[in-house]
Amino acid sequence: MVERLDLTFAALADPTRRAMLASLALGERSVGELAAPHAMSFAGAAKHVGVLERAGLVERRKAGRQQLCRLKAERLREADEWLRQWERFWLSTLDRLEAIIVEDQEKLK
Amino acid sequence: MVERLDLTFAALADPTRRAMLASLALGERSVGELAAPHAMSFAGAAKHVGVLERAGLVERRKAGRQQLCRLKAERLREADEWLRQWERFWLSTLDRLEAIIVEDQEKLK
DNA sequence: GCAATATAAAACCATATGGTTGAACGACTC
DNA sequence: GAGTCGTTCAACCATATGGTTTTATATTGC
Repeated sequence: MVERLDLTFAALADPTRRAMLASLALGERSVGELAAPHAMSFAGAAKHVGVLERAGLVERRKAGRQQLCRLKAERLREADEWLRQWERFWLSTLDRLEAIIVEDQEKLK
Repeated sequence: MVERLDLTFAALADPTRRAMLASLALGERSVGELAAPHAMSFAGAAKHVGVLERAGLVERRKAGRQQLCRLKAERLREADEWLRQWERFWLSTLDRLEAIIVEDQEKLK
């Protein structure tokens, strides 16, 4: 699971790959469709698809001469679960912030 | 914000750094305290602290000859918000799984 | 069978990353 | 003032990453 988180977070640390995931959120996409919007060679974009696949975020199936990809959310859920460990920290920070704002408003009265 | 997510996810893609964050969840830690548990040189571990700081996940303050670090959760919250976009995907996957399980149980009756 | 399409695969390049060691520096202790 | 502690910084190394171009391989349509 540790290595899985490594791969997941590393895969998410690139805007091209996050955009590909956003596209896959709308439905299945071929490798070509995933690559098209990005200002780089097809081979370069296809490498990003490979990274997403090795991280377990995407599944491929052959469809004629195309390769259709679809989102696999399980690893995203794992990453989200890990991140939510810290929820209480940002909540408490917001609470403190709110306290300060309320205090300031009191002073204005 | 795009580059911020890059930095955040990249910082999280390493088990040493995630362990350091877990340690910081318990309270302030000096760089030395953060480094100690890890089987690497002090300088190597200090580099990881630097990565966390540049990603905005950690704040430092000087305290005598020590450098005390504390968790800054805001960027973690941003990353979590981004991940939650996909919540419906893993929820629907779990729903389907549950449907299958219920179906199997029906068959056993 | 031939040409075009969709993709994979290989070789290559520049830069980033994760690690090391060793030197330097400011802050305490004596 | 000397030594030690906590830390930074610089130089270095190996490997990974993000990109390129070129070549190869199925698959489809004519």
